[in-house]
Amino acid sequence: MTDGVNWLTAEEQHAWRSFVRLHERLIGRLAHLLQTESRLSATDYAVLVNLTDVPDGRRQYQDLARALEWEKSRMSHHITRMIGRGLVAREESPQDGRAAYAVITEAGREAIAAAAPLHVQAVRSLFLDHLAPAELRALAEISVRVVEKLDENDA
Amino acid sequence: MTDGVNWLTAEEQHAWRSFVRLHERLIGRLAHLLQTESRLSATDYAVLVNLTDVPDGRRQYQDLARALEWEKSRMSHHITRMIGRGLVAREESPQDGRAAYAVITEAGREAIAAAAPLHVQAVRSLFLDHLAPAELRALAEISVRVVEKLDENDA
DNA sequence: GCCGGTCCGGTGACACGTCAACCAGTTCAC
DNA sequence: GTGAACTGGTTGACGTGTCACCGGACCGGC
Repeated sequence: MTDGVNWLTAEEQHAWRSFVRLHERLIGRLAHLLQTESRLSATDYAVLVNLTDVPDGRRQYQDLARALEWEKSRMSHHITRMIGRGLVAREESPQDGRAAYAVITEAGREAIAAAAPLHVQAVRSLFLDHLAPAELRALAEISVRVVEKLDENDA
Repeated sequence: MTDGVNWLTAEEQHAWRSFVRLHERLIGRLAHLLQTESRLSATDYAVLVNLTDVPDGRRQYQDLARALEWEKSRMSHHITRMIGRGLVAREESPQDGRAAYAVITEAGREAIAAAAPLHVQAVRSLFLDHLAPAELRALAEISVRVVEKLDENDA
């Protein structure tokens, strides 16, 4: 465990750990806020956003899964739970016997309408407000670049 | 849903989403690598690192929990699972009848010795290698600053 | 038509984290 | 000392994500 490995320097380790910690804290806080204030999990929120983005509030499971980069199984489980909470409904396709659609319900629309301002406000006050515009741009650039590398890497 | 809320600009939204996506992907990849190559979850790894940091490989639950910023309940559950996998053992304290200690086992030492080089290499090739030194410093600085703000915020 | 491959989604088992409640040991005021 | 408050850890229920596997629907060549 001591030879031939290019261990992280103190600086690298510090940067890496801080970065990971930031994300954990931030996401944790946001999720907790959303949950307690709006009875929505972060994932519920993400699904509902994707449904309200489209005029009739209806999207195929697989389409949603691609947009959120989720596995189909995860989507199936999660939509099932959201149906239980009354946030969405399930519809089948007359064209393709395999396809399933998720449609946002009235309750779903109300939930996201209530949650969205809180969420945006939290993203601002917990994160964006503490970054200078140049930092934000740099961060976006870095994020995009690294994600691209990750994509190349598994292709 | 359209009035009085300071919605995110396209730039802000892009930065925020890219940032979140980066983390999800990165952490997901690392966890998956660790799991398939070393039979360790990312959390197992974190616990074992904290145990090998100390000379006799023994630390009190609560001590570990503070170091990792975990809830005590999470620590209890997770150590229980790690005991099942033979990575650590549980010991009680003669001094304090409430205290419990986790001690790394030989199998635990072997597991982390095998995993650590892979993990470090992955952090490099998936993340650090794509950042210029100045970017890394900037990222660390931002991370530390925002985490501090989060801390202030819940105090 | 039919048959193999692919696609869409569902299912069950499991690992994980959180929450709330709980219990036993310790501490401290009095 | 005794009782109340606190501390360290455990437990069970629940929501969640992953994995491996299944089953039905579609599509291509023949």
